[in-house]
Amino acid sequence: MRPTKNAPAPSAAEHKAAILRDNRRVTSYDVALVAGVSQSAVSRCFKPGASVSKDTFKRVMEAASSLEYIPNAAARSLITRRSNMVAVIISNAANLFYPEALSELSKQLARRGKRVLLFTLNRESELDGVMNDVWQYQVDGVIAAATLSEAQVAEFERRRVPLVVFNRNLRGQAANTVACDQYEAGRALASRLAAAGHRVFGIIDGAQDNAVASERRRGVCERLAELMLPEPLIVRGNFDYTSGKLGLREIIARSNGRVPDAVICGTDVMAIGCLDCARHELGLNVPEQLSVAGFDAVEASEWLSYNLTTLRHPMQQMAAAAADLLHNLIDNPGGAAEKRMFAPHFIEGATARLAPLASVSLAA
Amino acid sequence: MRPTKNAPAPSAAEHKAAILRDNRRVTSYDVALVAGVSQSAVSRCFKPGASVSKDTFKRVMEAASSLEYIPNAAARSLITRRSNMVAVIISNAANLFYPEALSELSKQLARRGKRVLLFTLNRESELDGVMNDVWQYQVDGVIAAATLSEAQVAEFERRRVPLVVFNRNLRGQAANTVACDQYEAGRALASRLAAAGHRVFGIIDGAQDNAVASERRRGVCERLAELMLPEPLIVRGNFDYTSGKLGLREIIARSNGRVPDAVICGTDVMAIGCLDCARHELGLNVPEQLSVAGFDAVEASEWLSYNLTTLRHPMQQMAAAAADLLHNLIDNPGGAAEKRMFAPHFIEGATARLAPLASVSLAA
DNA sequence: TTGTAGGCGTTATCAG
DNA sequence: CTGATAACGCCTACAA
Repeated sequence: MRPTKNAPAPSAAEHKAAILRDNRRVTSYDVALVAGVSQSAVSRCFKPGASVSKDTFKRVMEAASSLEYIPNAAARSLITRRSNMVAVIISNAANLFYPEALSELSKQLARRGKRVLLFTLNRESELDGVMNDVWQYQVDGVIAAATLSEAQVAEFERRRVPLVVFNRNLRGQAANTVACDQYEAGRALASRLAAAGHRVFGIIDGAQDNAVASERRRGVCERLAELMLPEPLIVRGNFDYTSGKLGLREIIARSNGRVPDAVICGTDVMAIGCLDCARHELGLNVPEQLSVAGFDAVEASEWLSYNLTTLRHPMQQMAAAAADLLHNLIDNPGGAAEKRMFAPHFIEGATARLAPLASVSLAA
Repeated sequence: MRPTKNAPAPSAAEHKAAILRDNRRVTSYDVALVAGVSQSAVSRCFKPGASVSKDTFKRVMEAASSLEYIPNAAARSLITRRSNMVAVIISNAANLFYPEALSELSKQLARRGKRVLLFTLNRESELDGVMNDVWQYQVDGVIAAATLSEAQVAEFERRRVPLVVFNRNLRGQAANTVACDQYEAGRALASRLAAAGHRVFGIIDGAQDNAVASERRRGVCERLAELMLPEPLIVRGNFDYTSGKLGLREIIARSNGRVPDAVICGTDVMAIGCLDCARHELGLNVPEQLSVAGFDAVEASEWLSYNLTTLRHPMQQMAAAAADLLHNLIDNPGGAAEKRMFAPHFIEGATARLAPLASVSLAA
């Protein structure tokens, strides 16, 4: 089906009819035929900054638009080794809690000419299976909001696929990273609450295998230990509202009915559940009788009904940083791993008592 | 770089080293060379249901795994005309409000062997530009959560790219559709509230060009008109919490300080903003002094602090239906357009008075 | 069952 | 600036 040298250039319309009849796709050869130039000339016209004469360019573009020709990215990527696709690996849970992460990543990457190929995980343990899929698609790079093993990171290196680990700090691993220091966030929150005189703490932890929540818990616990405060009672949650509600009930039940001074929840959504349970089910005054705090500063945490004490996780900045970092890695592979860490920002809110009790300050 | 016929089969290890040195990718030729078979034999081993002998299969798989060979999807798609990618076009706003849509679409499509290539819109008017990108990637189909013009739908047909319009009912257009009847939802809500004796309505509408919100508004308004109730006061919102708060203030201000009987908000998030404003800023009792209702039944609408009167939008079922419909269209193109419409489900909640006032019922 | 050979649609190289 | 020609990595008749 290559254009015959000696045949006259057909009109765009009749050539298009022929293509339709043969059930073919419109290719650069078709455009070349109609425009009366070589196929390579067509190719050059679609490459920014290539050297083509004004006249050729015009004829090619006319032919292309009348045939509705669009270059085939699969064919292009075969030879350029650039697919202009970036894989984003994220758990469904994370996407539900931080939809702005994916939105922002997509927006930032699109700005850099890359599209997001989405790989969602039901559990992080599915990561291995998903990685095998990722390789097939010849993505230019990967942003993974998941906890990778050393072996997994090593495979990225072997395959020379640029990787940015997002929202996870892989301890001791030399992987490019954009994250927020969750451990410090935990410590900061514990410090503030302890300074206000809270002594008996409960923690509603995240799901079992989640690294973000466990870093936060670790930060809280280590800081409390440093301050010689009693060990907090930890119950497991699974990030959702209901587990926040149930978590508070469990903490109280396991404390023989005593309400702790403060409950720290692994995420805002659980904190909101905890708060609603305290106020609406148990009739507790927050923060007078119980302080409740979370992490993330999701939108709902600012709503008037909650006004939650929490730590902001600068998701949008992080997404922008990840897109930027990955983009650099793609253009400029190799080099030492870069870690861009963001500091969490404390939001006072109104669900935790942050000043020492009057009786305590009188002692000064 | 094709394997030389007469050369002895190299060991996997040394061949791999050679590949690494040349900075090439591992191809099926490499596997063939190590396994001592032809390239086509390798190809067949990776095609389910092809005819290969047990022995060949084993040798190929061994060679493949020791070389860490993975087929190149771009090359495959070039010849099979299947990329196993599906484009999902969704506005950032929609993704932020209904993250479960994208999560569920991704999950359902993955189950069918397709991956989501994500195209996010900042405004629906960007659709045209994005479509041009979509064509390049040779996706097998498109799920578009956007309002398409007739010309745009026509282009899908011309290019023979299967299209499912998601969460939009394109009136009078023969496009495959999965949606929830927003107009009916509006009517249903208006009916319930009117039956309970509400007479003075305010509406906080969605953003200007949004079809979902305007269908809802149309449903409400037409039903109120049928019931001979006064025309509602409509103010514009932009879907977020703040615009719900401001919307209520604007309604009251434009009513010379009078609070309406009920405010219907285009989405739950705005309804929550409206509710918080009513309770916490204006000190109104809801639903005694004011009824507030929304649409969607997002997660937060169920939280104890809100317990919103709303209409459930079965997002997950819709996503599953869209994935299913698109998958069928890909395997089986052509045919009449199919519309799968879902009925909204009324959620009573506690923010709207749904029974007639006692004094009114006495009149009977 | 296996190998040969041609093609998918593009970009890159290199003479003219 | 332009046009041949050779890749890119794989699939698929077709012949053996």
